[in-house]
Amino acid sequence: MSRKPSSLPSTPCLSSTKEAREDDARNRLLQAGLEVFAKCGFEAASTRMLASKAGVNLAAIPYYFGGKEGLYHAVIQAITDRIHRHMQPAIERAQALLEDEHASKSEILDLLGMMLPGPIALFASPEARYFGPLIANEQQQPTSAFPILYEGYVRRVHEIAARLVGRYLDIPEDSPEAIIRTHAVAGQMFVFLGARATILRRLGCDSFSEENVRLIQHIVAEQAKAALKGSLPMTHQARENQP
Amino acid sequence: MSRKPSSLPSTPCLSSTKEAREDDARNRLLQAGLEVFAKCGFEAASTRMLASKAGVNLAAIPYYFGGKEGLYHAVIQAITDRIHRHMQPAIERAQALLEDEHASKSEILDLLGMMLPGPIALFASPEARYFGPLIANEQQQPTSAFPILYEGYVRRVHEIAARLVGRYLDIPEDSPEAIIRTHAVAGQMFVFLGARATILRRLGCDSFSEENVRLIQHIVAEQAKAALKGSLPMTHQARENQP
DNA sequence: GTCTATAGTCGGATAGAC
DNA sequence: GTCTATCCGACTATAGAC
Repeated sequence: MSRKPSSLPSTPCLSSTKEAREDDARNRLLQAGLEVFAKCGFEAASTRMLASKAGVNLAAIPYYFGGKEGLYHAVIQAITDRIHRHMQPAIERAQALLEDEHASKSEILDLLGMMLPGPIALFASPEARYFGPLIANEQQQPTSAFPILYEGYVRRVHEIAARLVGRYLDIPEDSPEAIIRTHAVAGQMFVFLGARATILRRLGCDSFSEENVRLIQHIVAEQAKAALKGSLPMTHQARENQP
Repeated sequence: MSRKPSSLPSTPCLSSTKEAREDDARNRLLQAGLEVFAKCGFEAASTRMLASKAGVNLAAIPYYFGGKEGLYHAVIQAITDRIHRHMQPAIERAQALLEDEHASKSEILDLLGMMLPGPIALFASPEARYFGPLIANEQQQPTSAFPILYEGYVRRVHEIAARLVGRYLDIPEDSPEAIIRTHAVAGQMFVFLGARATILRRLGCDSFSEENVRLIQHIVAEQAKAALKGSLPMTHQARENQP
């Protein structure tokens, strides 16, 4: 009763790229780390838990990752890569639009609205069910792994979003106002990740149904656009389709 | 070098009510628990840290609270009481308005807008600088202490807010749509608590200045109202001042 | 009520066989 | 590369003096 991988049922391999396909100890530890660190947090996760969940020997953790912390960093790096890959198309679309001097306000607003359902779908997907706790923990008690997340995708995404907001509202993209407005808008999405326990209890369920996810995507996109549109100076709201 | 309370400088006593005024071991442990659990999380906080930060003996934790977990529960109970007290006036105002059959939509919207700056001020206050991590951790990895928070104020506040949103949008207050819309709106506030590390890095500072807090309060209230107003069916938006 | 001293457990990392 | 066995430090809780 020592060799079985016990319980690694559904979740697909995190790094599904070409080369890293083997079901070896290293990958099994990465997957187990994702689950265990998400469920317990870094401190409460013990190397014994990690090894037994992965179905590998305890000594494999220092061997492959230099220790528990090294495994944690590798897990954070893996989810950062995954999210970055998921966001890249939207980032490129936004960059293209921002280079267009003649983009209309309504085009900018629509693009901002379209940037929200993607992350919601990702974070609600089974593949990503462990991302939330890991990200939220790094927000509250940033560790040495926080820069991996921040430089990996957070900074890029927020800067692009703030540029769009700045363009839409005719304010400098790096002003506190643009940054705060962008954050507030993003908060309409983020709260479903960050206040997960409360919303699920309010909805009376244990996890988000597909129907709930669609509803959240629709409502967040709608309200996000409305929030910014309503923040336009009055004179702009009438002629919103001007560049 | 064993008796000094070492570092309990500024933060005022958590339970400033009449009777509990003594600077005794029990209160010092509560305050230290607030700080240490917030900074490290439950698991990483050791009884040695807690006792030395409080300037009391290690054995005082089992003595007064039955153990580390009991101290944690007491800390969560204390912040729940604090937040509940802070929210009570707004809750009562909302209840009064909801009992008024003739309240206009714009009155309801204004009240919703007014419910947001309060919590923002509280969570940004020095007194409450440790609330965020504790609350966020319970959202991500709810422990046996989560019901203390949820039943203590979260449920009440969210139900009231959802009733206001439902009234404003003419949808049932307990429908998924009302619950999700309410959550998304609240997210514009919550994100400043839950994604603290990111927003501070974007703003280029270590903590929120008073000016930032005022800006956040203004923007969140404005965007929250706009988000809901923009979600009204078109036909309503013209005659918004009708009941 | 507060202390010291210690019991008993579990943590992460390592040594060294295979 | 993978295993077993073990070290050693840190943890929480308790016993019992004062």
